[in-house]
Amino acid sequence: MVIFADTEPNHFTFATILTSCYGSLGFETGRQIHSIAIKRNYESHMFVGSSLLDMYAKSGRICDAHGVFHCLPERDVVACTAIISGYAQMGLDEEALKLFRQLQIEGMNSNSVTYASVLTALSGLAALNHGKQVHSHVLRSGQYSYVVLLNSLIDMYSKCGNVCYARRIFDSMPERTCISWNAMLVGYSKHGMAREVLELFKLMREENKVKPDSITYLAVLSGCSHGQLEDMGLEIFYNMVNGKDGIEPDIGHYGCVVDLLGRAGRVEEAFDFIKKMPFVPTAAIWGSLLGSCRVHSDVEIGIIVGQKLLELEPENAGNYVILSNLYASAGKWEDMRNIRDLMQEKAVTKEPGRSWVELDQIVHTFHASDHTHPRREEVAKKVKELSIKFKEDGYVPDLSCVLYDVDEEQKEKVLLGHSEKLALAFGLIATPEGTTIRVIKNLRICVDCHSFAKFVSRLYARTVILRDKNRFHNIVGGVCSCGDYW
DNA sequence: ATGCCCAGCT
Repeated sequence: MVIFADTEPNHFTFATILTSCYGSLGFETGRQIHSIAIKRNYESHMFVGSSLLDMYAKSGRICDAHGVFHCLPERDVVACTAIISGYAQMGLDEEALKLFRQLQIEGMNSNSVTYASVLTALSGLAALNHGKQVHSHVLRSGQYSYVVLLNSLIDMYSKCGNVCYARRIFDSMPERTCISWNAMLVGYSKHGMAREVLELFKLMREENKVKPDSITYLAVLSGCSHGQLEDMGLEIFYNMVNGKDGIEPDIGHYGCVVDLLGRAGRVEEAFDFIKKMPFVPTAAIWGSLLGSCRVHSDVEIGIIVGQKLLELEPENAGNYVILSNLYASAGKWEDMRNIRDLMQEKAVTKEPGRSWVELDQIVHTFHASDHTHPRREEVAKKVKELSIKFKEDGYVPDLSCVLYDVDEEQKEKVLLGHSEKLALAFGLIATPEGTTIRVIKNLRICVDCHSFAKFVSRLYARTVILRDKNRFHNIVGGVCSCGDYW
């Protein structure tokens, strides 16, 4: 700001300074510069406009960004890209895609940065068909060998469930950055392909062109965790601790190890590990351990951890539910009732579950007990029909997945309304026999829906690819790639 | 002036 006192800034000065507002100077400074720009009539200059837009987008002020966007006298690639990437970076993937398509119709030119931004949004949506379309645009644009774009494509294909295609792109690259390796490793990790993770990591070190970074290690450790190779994961982690790899583990890597041990049923070891680690454990780390206590029915540690979590994040309803179930399984009914009362008092409702299916470039979204989809009645009828059919074949609804204090019959009704069952049923109705059904869910899938999906795959001979918040479930003939371990 | 990868909990 001092610079402005004695020099006459031009629009380049504004643009340059605005760029550092997100990083070091902060949003308030950015807003002040905006008002100075208005006074000097620089606001409508393309460079200043795009920088302002980006500053607002990166500060999470998407409305302000929109305001600037609409005041621009013309919309060039940079301004369009800045606002699309603003949406994508805030996780507003649907909005980013919508805007991209609209601007395309209006004749926007796209460059490699635009494609990279929209591919990020498509990864989030798991919108494979849109992704393929952008891929073909990229091929026609003449930028198909640009490493940043190829990295985005690897990420998009693997997060859209097509990890083989991601690998094909990876293999075809003339040169790779650390991000290329990381994107591929994360892809394998999310698909539970631990062996491939380790093989690729080995290749990376043998090739020795690119040094692994801290994210590489996160990907490898989480890959071991998802793929049940906990001893390999531990070995890699202790090599980091001993300084063999030149990357010092941060709290994230410690969190991965807690998860690794906990999932493998080594709950007590995980508990000790937390107590000894050189970081103050976060709620997320305790939450991960609590999840393991639930899966492996470790009531004793679970109750200790659950109590800690209630202090750390009293607003999180999930913790109350797990803790009350743990008390119930220990026969401590009064404690259980106390927890339920406390939950009524303090917890806020959790993010609503949502699942979607992409069909002919249209994203069909379902909410729990959906009342909005045009074919909701047909879909609800199908779910009911499926549950009857599956029960004859051994499906037993897992009522412990229901959080409310209601009777059993109602619990089952709630279960059948879960968004992923609706999406699965819709997939069955709306796609030809034998085709793969791809469902994406915004939260983690529950045990009951997981089992339901396995029945769909077996009794209807469908491959079901289900992506939840954390990973992929590739279900063929009633068997899931996660090994029922997630 | 705009861009790629990020564990676990929610």
